[in-house]
Amino acid sequence: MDAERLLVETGLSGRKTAPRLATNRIIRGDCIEAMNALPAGSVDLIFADPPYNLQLGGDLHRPDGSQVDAVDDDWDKFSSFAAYDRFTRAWLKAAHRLLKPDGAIWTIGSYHNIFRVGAALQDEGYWLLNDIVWRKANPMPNFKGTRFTNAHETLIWAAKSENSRYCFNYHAMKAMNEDVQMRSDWLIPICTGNERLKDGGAKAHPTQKPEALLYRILVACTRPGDVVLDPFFGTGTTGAVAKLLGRRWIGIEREEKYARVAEQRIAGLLPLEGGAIEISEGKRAEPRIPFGSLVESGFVRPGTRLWGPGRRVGASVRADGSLDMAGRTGSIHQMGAAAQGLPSCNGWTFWHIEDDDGRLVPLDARRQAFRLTTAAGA
Amino acid sequence: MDAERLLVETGLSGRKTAPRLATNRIIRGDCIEAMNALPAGSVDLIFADPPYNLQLGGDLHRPDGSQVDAVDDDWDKFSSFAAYDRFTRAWLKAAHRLLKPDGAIWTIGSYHNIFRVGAALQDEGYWLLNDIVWRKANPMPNFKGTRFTNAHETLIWAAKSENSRYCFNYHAMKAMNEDVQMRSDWLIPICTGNERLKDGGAKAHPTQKPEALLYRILVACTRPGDVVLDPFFGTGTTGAVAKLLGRRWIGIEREEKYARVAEQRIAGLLPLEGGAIEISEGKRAEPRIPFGSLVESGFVRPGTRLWGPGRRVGASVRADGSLDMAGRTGSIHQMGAAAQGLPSCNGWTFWHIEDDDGRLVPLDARRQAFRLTTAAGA
DNA sequence: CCACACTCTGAATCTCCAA
DNA sequence: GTTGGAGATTCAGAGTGTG
Repeated sequence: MDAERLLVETGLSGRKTAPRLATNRIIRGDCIEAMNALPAGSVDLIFADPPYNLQLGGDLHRPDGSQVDAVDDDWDKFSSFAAYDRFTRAWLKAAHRLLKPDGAIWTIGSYHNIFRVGAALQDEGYWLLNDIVWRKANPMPNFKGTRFTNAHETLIWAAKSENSRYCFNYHAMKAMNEDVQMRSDWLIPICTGNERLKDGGAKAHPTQKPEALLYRILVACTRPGDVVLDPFFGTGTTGAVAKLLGRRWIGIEREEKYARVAEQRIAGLLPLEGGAIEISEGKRAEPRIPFGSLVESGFVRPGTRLWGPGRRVGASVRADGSLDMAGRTGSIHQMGAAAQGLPSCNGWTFWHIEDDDGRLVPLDARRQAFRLTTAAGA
Repeated sequence: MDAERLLVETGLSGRKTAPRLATNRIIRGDCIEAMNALPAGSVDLIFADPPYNLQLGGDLHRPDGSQVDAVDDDWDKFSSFAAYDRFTRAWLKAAHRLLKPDGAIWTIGSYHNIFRVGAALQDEGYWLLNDIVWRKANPMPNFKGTRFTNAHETLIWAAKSENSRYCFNYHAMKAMNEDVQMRSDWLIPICTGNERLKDGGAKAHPTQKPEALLYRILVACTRPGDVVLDPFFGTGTTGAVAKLLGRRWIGIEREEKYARVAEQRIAGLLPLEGGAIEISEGKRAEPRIPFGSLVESGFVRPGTRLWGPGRRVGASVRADGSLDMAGRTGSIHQMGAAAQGLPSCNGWTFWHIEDDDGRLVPLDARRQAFRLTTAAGA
């Protein structure tokens, strides 16, 4: 096994730093303490489903880990929101430290908490990429008829920083959506039926998320072998889908009963086999090939005539791979742009070449043929 | 007409105080100063479309080389999140003072600003009721393939306080949505075509909102005669729809060029007549493409006369998409059934509408046209 | 007059690598 | 850090023109 292969299989490919990290496990305990105990810059993607602060009670924790008591009439709104903000900023800061430079985070929430989470993300230095609307195909109605049916939840996708070269599998998303760009509104049913985990007859967790939601997120924003962390693991939907898709995962969960259910759930799963997790790649994933390589390899001979659409413009290939268009010279891209009066141009698709039957074929076809022959040799 | 009915139609129902207030006018100037000069507790509903603080980078070109006309106006530039927050909290505070005790506010924004606006609303004492997703039927694509198509904007609906008995015309919303509860995700086309105001050939305002959006909001959350204030009036969509629906309005606008366009626009409008703006008291029917969508989008105007086969029965379209047939009201299906003495009826095929030449065309043809423009409606 | 082709545009945080 | 060149990238709707 060569070094390149080893790097890929250990998930170190394409990442600047990758400290040793035990993955595919659940860490019991407070998520802020647990994250601070993990090595900085070690995680590719974080998915977080934090408490929604529905009535400012329940499972809300202060930054020091102590539990906030249930709704208390003595608390005014400001101090309650302030407590939620402190908690939010603390876990977002710990998450930020954990991410690799090109890492990213997804969070989910409702109108009760998502505005505070979104503002905190911006304040902590994350760079927002999209807000995504999960449109519930089967939401719970508003029984009293006092408001609109609350039929969606909001997700926020953010990179670690403005300069992060985050992972986005654009072509995979497009393929999943009938070959049109995936939009920011996703129609997905809520988690019901067999997918809904039971614990002694009752539902195991009150807010279990559908696997379809995590599936789309992980296909869109991770590569095989990436490390995915979920600091509010619950019953482990993130881990289940990560395992299915051949991603490594770490879950943090404070409640033993949830952790136990999650462990059983994930242990019983089998990952998709081999090629099943492959996704559509675009041209960006292909190795770059200078036009000059085709010339020096004889795929395109110097002096060959190239034509724009409808033969309205023509140019001649020179020995160094540049073009001569009526006396002006430059790259295939520069001359394509000049021919159209545009600021830029993809010369591979603009220029055409005559095949043996005199038909015009895009230059890009020659590049593809060149790739196939060189790949076979390598 | 009984007292209750009179109160509803004059907009005095359920309102504690109603100071004298000059309405149906545009105030030129800074919205915070202008709001502070108006009497406290005098406004029923505020609709606010504040600057989004987009933070755009360089030029953006479409794949065909054309340049996107960016929102680069000075009014959208802020030096920092902190500066934007100060601005936001200042106008929200002034708006809060203006509202009647049972008043409410709607704001709109994108992921660039909406989280800060939402958090500020909570901090200023407003009580969030819903977040609403405006799903754009025809959004601008992501030309570089770097993110999900940004296909929606977010609105927040909030009452002045937790104790406000805010106005929500539940049955009108249900009637507008084929007698199922209106959800929190709304599919509405962006503002284009004849509706898009021009000023010397160019678009008059870079971010003009569709009337269908304001139509739904005002039908849902106001009564005839209510005072609606828009502190970022722009080209006056709020005022135009308010006038159409028989609501009083106040617009505040800093830029003279926008105010002038808005003034002309609203002056040229006629309000809907009498019964057309009455909203449904509620009843029953069945789902699919909501007839109300055709009404709010302008495919069928309120007040339009519908005819049964051979013109043996007639009915008038009301503002919420229900019909008035000789005093009896209900959905297109209910009224079709009633007209024939049958238990049920497909209103789409029973009712006909006059085309420009006076010929009767089935309502279903309009639905088909609507489907084509909104891409399936679902 | 109809069918079809072509053009224009919209609140957008819109590339990546080597030198 | 910056700069410059290679080269990848779009959907729906409305308006206009042509045969």
